Amino acid sequence: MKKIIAKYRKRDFKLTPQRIAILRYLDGNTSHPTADDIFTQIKKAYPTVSFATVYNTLLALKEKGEILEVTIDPEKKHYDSNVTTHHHIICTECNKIGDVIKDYSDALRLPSEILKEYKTVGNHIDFYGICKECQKERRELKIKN
Amino acid sequence: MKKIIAKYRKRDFKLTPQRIAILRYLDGNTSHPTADDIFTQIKKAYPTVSFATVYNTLLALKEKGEILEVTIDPEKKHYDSNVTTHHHIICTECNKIGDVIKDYSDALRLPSEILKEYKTVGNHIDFYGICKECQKERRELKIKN
DNA sequence: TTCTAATTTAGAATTATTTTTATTTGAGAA
DNA sequence: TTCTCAAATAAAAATAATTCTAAATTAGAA
Ligand SMILES: [Mn+2]
Ligand SMILES: [Mn+2]
Ligand SMILES: [Zn+2]
Ligand SMILES: [Zn+2]
Repeated sequence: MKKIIAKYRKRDFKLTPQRIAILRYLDGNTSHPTADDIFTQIKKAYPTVSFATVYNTLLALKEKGEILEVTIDPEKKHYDSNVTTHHHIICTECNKIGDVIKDYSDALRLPSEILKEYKTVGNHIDFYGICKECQKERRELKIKN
Repeated sequence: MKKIIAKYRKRDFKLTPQRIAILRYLDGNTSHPTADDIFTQIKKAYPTVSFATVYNTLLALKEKGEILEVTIDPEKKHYDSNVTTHHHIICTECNKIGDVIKDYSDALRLPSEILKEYKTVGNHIDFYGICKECQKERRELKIKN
């Protein structure tokens, strides 16, 4: 934690208590929280915190490349403090997002028609699945019916 | 076009003039329009059409598996009448979405930890790139500066 | 300690999408 | 062809995520 704070103290990014709380919450967090999740959490320690602060901080961190915005849930943005290359799997029942830590880059060669039209800058795979918990719920439902 | 109409006439999906216009607009359309794009277009022929009709129709078609919702632009949903397996490339400058018609399924094996946790149901690759037009704009900008 | 630009807050505004409600209509039955 | 009514439409309100605004506060440089 000390590390995080030291890290940002430079880089023209004022370390306010609200920001430190957000950084602490995100550090090592693999739950892919939404802005609302973060807001709800930070509010416990800083009851007057506003959504604007959460969004401003997320934007600043995104611009610094410290977090990623995950576009996999059509309803809202999720944030990820793991900025190393990885992919995601979303449960089609509960929308939980899991990490898929595997490098597929060799496999993801684009067809030549696309290479002619686009300068490529990256890729990301969305996997879809049903998580353990939701599989269990489904089984229980079946039994009841 | 006649085909489309014949196709839906059955399947408890009332063919209204608005719906026919939407179907016509979507048929073979590879531009990945948003609900607003569709609304704007349909409005030309049916000036009183409402957003509710567009969204209702898109929802009905999605439920029938006739169109796909594309989650690649974090700002809004896009719709795709091509329901065969394919992937997308989005221009990071203008957000235009292009099709990547190639089967990567053999390459997209999930790590065993994930297979233990999820019953997988599908996948989709988002490629990111800069399209020809935006590359050109960038070059022109550089010259001016 | 002082100063100031950056940040915070509360609330309003905006944007995308969904829902509600009253009215109209497509298409099957008579 | 006419009747019937569940389904669909239009207009407007509601909701949810995100952004903006303006005034107050504050981190950190000097
Ligand atoms: Mn992740
Ligand atoms: Mn497509
Ligand atoms: Zn689940
Ligand atoms: Zn472009």
